[in-house]
Amino acid sequence: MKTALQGPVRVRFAPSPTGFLHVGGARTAIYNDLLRQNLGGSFILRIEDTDKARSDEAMTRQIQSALTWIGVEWDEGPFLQSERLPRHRERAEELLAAGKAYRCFCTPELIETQREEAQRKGETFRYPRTCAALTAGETETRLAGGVPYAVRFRLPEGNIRFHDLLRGEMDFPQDALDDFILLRSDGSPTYHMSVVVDDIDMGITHVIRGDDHLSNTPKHVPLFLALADRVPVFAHLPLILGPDRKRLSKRIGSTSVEEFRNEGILAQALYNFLALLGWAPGEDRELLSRREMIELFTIEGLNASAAVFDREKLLWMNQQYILSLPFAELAPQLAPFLAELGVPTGDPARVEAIVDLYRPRAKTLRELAEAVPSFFAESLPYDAEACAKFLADPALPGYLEALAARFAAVPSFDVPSLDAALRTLAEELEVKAAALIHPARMAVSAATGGPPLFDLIALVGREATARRLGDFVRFLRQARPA
RNA sequence: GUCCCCAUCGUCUAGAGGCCUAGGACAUCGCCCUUUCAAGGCGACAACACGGGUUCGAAUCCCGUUGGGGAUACCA
Repeated sequence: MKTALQGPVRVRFAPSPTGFLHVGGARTAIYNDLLRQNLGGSFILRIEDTDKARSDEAMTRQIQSALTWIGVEWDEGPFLQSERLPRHRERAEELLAAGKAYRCFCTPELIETQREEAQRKGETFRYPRTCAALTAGETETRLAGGVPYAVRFRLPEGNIRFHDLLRGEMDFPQDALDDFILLRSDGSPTYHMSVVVDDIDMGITHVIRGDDHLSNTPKHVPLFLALADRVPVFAHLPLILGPDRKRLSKRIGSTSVEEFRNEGILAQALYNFLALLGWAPGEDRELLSRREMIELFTIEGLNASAAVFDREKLLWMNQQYILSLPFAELAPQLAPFLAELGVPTGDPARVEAIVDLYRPRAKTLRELAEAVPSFFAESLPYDAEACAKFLADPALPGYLEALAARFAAVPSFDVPSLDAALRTLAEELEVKAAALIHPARMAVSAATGGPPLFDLIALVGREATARRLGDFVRFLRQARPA
């Protein structure tokens, strides 16, 4: 039953521009991308902007830039659904002419009353097909009288069956559906009409979309049949859930691609993470490039159950990418964060060295960037509370002055020399190296943790190290309670 | 309410009737490495929702229950 899919395919991603690109949508786009790249064919981007009130042109651009950023490529489009409305109407007229659709003169108010009535009785409301029974003459009279009408699809008899690549054979009882509306009374097509016409005209072979459309598919299937005599292959992806097992919502944190980007998540990491949320490439592999994922991707490998979005794992994966990406690939995505913090651009080699030092210590690009500015700062803010231990030691200022002198005397300001200088002094003073290392770290970086001290000092530089040790000694002498 | 979908560690998952004493990863907790913080290495904890079948044998197949999700618009 599960035959391997053959290419070329024509797939589409069809977001509505009512907000930023959601991670759920991004994942749908990713699976379409993976399938298209794996089998060959075309990825069509279609913006479903027919709800003019909620659609926004800026969002359309946003979505495109988010897709480009994350690494999803489309071959055709973006097509704006709003520009195709006349075509949708035209196809509806054809159905009308063929008797596969009919005019419905019932007012929305009447329908609403009937719906409420049905609800009160605990029944499922289905349009009672009042107008389906209208004679040609009755229809003409109303038309002549200018009575507004909607166009309804005449649902064919029989259960609706279709195959879903993830769920298998689907069978919906006919009475779960009713004669749904194709054209509203203002002549505008409904979503169902638009999607089906567009999918037909664009030659879509595989419809890969969110699970929330599974219940819409029984409407689309007979429409496809009425309009084109041909139905695409469907694959309905499970939804992404929040930690509360509810639909991923804003309360939990970031939900849009844009937000993750601003937090400092790498595009590669987000693509990788989202692709693995519901798909396993096999052999317990988790860190894969887009190339590798394309190679290994199969629709059969997709999971049918909903997945909870695990922020911690995303952060871990992001760190793995930060750790392993060549600097040349990291730099462009890191640059905006550095710029935001006012890091000078004059010495890229030094920035690279600093970044390399902090890679294993940052989960996001933002954290990574935040480590950089202090290397360029004139002076550092020392916190008395964090330095309580150092303040309590009356001998320390003297030691640090001695250390500064040793560092100043080092011929070459590099890690081995600095290391030797400090350890020699510690021996002479008969203290543990750690007794000098910790305060020196505080002096030079205003932090209790961080990269190995000598790497740190070498990058801070001879001049700034001397200055900071001096500053810190002064701070200790001033802040110490008398 | 009705229709539909889903169900393995806390989370993402491997698992296509015997390979399962249920594997990997994140998280958590130990230990190692270490000047600190990370990273890394090693280890521990931890799951087949429940009940019936089918079968010599079931995490895997069937039915039911429960739980979760989705759909029920002249929204998309």
